[in-house]
Amino acid sequence: MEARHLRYALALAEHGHFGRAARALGIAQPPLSKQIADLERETGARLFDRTRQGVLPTAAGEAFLARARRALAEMAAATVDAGRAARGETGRLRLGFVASALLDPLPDVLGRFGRERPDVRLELHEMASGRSTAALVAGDLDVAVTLGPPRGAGAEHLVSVPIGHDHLIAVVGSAHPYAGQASVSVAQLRRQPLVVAAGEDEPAVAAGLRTLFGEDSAALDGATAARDVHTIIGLAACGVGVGLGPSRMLSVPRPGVRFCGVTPRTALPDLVLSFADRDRSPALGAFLDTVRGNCPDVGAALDLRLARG
Amino acid sequence: MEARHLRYALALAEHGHFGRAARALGIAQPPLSKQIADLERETGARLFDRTRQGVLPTAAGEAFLARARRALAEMAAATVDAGRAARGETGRLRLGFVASALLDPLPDVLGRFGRERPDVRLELHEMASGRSTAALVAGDLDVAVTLGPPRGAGAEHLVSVPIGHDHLIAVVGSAHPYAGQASVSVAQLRRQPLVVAAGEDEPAVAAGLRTLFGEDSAALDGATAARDVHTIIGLAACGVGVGLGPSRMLSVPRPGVRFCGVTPRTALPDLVLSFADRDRSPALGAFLDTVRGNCPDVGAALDLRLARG
DNA sequence: CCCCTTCATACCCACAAAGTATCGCTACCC
DNA sequence: GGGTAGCGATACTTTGTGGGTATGAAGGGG
Repeated sequence: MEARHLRYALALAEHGHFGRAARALGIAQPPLSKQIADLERETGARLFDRTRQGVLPTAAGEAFLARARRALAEMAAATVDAGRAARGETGRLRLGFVASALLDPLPDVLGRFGRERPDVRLELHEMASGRSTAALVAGDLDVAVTLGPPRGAGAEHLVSVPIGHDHLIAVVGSAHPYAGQASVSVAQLRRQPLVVAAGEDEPAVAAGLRTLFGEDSAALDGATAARDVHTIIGLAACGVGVGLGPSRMLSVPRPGVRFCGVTPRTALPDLVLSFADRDRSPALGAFLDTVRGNCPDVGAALDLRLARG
Repeated sequence: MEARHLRYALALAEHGHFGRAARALGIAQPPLSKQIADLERETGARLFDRTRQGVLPTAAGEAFLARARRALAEMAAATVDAGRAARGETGRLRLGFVASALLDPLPDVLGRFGRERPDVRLELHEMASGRSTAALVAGDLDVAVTLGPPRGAGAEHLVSVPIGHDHLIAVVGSAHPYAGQASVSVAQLRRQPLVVAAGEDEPAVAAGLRTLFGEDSAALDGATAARDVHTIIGLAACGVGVGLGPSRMLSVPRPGVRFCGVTPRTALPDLVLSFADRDRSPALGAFLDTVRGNCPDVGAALDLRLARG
């Protein structure tokens, strides 16, 4: 049985007349008669009663037509759905990101994307940079925001573009002696208990800290390790110590803490957006479009990377 | 787009390989490639990624395949449903009947039919014989049980067969003087208030009563008119009068009343089953089969009538 | 009673689906 | 690194069938 048979049967039922149904279908009457006859032979049931007053579906015909309508509706929807999926209007986007990205670029981008593509299901997974990279390579994520460019096995097949610069700043409780200082020096930091990001989770940040303190990491050995920036800020607010973290902490207005610069100024790894260029899903394409629209400079860098690859 | 395209796309997705999918479909590989290419051109979206590791559906392909599966399932169900409807296993049967038929032949037949054809929706309409006949002719009923053969416009196109004989009996309250008599005479009836079926609703019964009482219908003029047998029995039980009705009243064991014969014995019109022979629905055919199985003599008469027509 | 309407049948043609042969590409493997 | 095997795409041929035209059969209406 072919879709043609369904279309013909529906037209015949609608017009109640072989001749008129055939004209509506753009074919002659005899082919329509033959197709309907073939259909009735295949189903093994008479589907239409040919009376003088017109052609009426039998009970079997009514049952058949109800299914036929649904079948054709599904077929039409198949094309529509495929188109929407291909344009990235539906589908899902699995995004892995480091917690600090949630402070600055992600709220804008995700808000915009949610408005532009309301039917794309966003799956957000906060995770350390290394896990994001591995998940991208394994195909468990579509796109990731990491600290520093992706490293490790398979990372060479990923496309990545920086989406934010960063440097180290300090955060202290309002009552802390350093509160109110524009910046604190390394010497000052050495005299205080520190709160920093856990080294094994974010080696790139750990590297920045080592750059700041030099090879003498005694100050870092005694530091309290926190899993993410929110914890660092929270611990600093409690007076546990001087928190050290990325400058994008500044975008979290939080009572009870003060931020100060750190001298010398110490660059941290860029926030980097990356994805697997092979089997790029339409939803990912739409997401990249949104990123382009949100920050034109990132878009330009992206185009450059894609053109090179 | 034809069903073939859906079948091919599903086979390709299942096997992940043009050659193997084509073999499973019983065609060569190039035609499959062409049909898939045609489908992708028609939907305007790439549906499959051809990689070395195999052929995998894209996001658009997944969306398409989900719809395709449902469409093909509907098409398969269309054939199945049509067959079931044609065999009278599904559908509906609209039955009109006089109330007295509910006493004797209908409970058996309907019970059996409900067990044999659980998926046929029974629509039962208690109505007077004349209305049943008109509804049959108008196509608003599939089958009817009436008192006497159908009369009136269009009745000649109906097929009918008697399914039960009947004669007049009397019903009185347990305390009534006649209670306990095996039968009552016309003379006895003339001395009592009577309860009879309303004449205009069932003219055939009224004719039987006139036969019993002769042309002197004075006794009937004063009688209480009831719409159905249940009302006659109920009124007799209350002592309103002597009820006169069909002998099938005997099959309703009811406390508080006694039944007696009437002399002379007066035949009532037969219970008659009738239906329109033209556009006989499969459900009606199944119903007639049930009737045949339930009462072989009625079945034989039915076959005779249908063979003649 | 003839004619008109309507669907079915007979026959033909043309197109497209399927078959055959071959090419291009990639990955793999000696 | 070149030969080779596997896979999908392309080119061309064949064939089945969907559709067109002509006509027949049957029933109803003027």
